[in-house]
Amino acid sequence: MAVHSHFDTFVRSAFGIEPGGRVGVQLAMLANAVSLSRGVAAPLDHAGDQIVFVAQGATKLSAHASLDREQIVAFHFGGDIVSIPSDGPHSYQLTALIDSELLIFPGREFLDLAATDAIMARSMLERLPSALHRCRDKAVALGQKSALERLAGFLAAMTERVGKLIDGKCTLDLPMSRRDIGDSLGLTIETVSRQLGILREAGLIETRGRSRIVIFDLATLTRWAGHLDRTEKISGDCSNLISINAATAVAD
Amino acid sequence: MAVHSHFDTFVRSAFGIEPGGRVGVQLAMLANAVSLSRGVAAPLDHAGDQIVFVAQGATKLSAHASLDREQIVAFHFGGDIVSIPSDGPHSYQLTALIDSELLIFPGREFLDLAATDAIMARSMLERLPSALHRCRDKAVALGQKSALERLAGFLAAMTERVGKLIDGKCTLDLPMSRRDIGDSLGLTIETVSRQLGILREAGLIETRGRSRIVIFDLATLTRWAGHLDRTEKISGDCSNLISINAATAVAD
DNA sequence: CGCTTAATTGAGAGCCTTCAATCATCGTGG
DNA sequence: CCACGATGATTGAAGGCTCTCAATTAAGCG
Repeated sequence: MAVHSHFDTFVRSAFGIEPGGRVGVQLAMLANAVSLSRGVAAPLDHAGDQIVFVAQGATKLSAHASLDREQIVAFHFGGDIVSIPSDGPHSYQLTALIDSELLIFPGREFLDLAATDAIMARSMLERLPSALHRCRDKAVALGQKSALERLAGFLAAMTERVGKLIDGKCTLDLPMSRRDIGDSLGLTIETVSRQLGILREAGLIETRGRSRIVIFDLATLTRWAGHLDRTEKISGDCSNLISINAATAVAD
Repeated sequence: MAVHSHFDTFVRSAFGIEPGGRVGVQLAMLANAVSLSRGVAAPLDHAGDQIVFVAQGATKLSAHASLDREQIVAFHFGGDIVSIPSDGPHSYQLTALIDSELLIFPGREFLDLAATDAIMARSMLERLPSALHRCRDKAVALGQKSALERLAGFLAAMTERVGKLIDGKCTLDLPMSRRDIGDSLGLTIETVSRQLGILREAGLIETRGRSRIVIFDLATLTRWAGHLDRTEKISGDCSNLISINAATAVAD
């Protein structure tokens, strides 16, 4: 059964817990396994917070300030855990960027259970601050940075998440559209396109088709992101990033 | 001793734990009690994440994108717990807005300990998602909203946090300067001042001196914040907000 | 009461958005 | 396999919102 296979990998990979144990069994009772096709929003119970495990695929968590204003708050990939607010001032939804497999949990029950198990609790207490800190870095970008800095930062971050070496070149196959990128950075698609053009003409990147981007100069890209100067730390290539990817299964 | 008095109120009020128990004793060993005067930044160990309990006072958590670009990521008041990132792309610091009392913990050890105690774990698993969701709402504001909407939203949020009834009027005594407000909303002080003027001329608020703001029409203010339409839920006065304040000791 | 600092107000500039048109990409059907 | 159509992306011109720079006013403290 597909439910159990994803569920088992979930409890094992995310928490290092055996599915057959007390916590594993109780978690299984809470889980709602869902397959989402590209572009489809997850069926969420907006009465309370939800916790979602992205077993496979890629998703975006977006908030709607009004019907025509969407802010993407985070992207997620396989192995990530997402905490979704019940609708407060904004309405949130989780949408699949590519076909994805999800496990949806009611937030309160999930956390009640997590608190009773030291391993699971520690894991969540690791992931949630990470998600928070990412969100803060995003807030800094949205509040203080120029369009070019935001896009450079976005590409640098994506390189760490989904960067691959193809033909010896650091390559991104982005699952999200220009609109998604714009909605994530608080920019219009036109501005995203223009800034990409600037990076392209500067020789930092190359775009191939709609979704592929080749990173030529990650060090400069990171410097252009407007971060505090720690450029000596950046390696400059992405040959070692694949190994990092596996380790950073961070919530949000 | 001041250390113990704050510490005791901390473990009791924040977690409902007895200071004398196992967890209480271990927490006490990790705690670093600090008194901060207005304007002073907390002494943080930037080698790792930190968890800070704001026992008393008011603080701002700010990130520096560059030397002259500061983004305030959150404000905190007595009873709040703050999670502070070790410096990644941005350098974070926690600064007292008024004289404040803090308990500073090393993040890893604090969370290690929290995971072993169900009550403490549950408390943190309640607070961290709340902080995350607040940060997301902030990201929506920074990414999608106009200056006027941001300021209206800020005032509405502050009303829930520090709103008091004075002479029968809903009143805010803001501990932060216009610069702080601007740094929090991604705006300049001039823009903050201008938008305040608009709200004033619209009859929604009144400013008295530098720090006092009287809220005349919270319902309209909330509507102007550009949130999705749920105005029927907003009470319109702030007579019941003081009781809410006590209940929402949320991290960040 | 005077001084220092913060806040307000005004004018001009810049960055991003909006509106519009063209081009490219990719899935589909012949 | 190629042509075609639809959608997404790019490029250009004009406008708007916020920022910058500058001057004035107000507030709070000694």
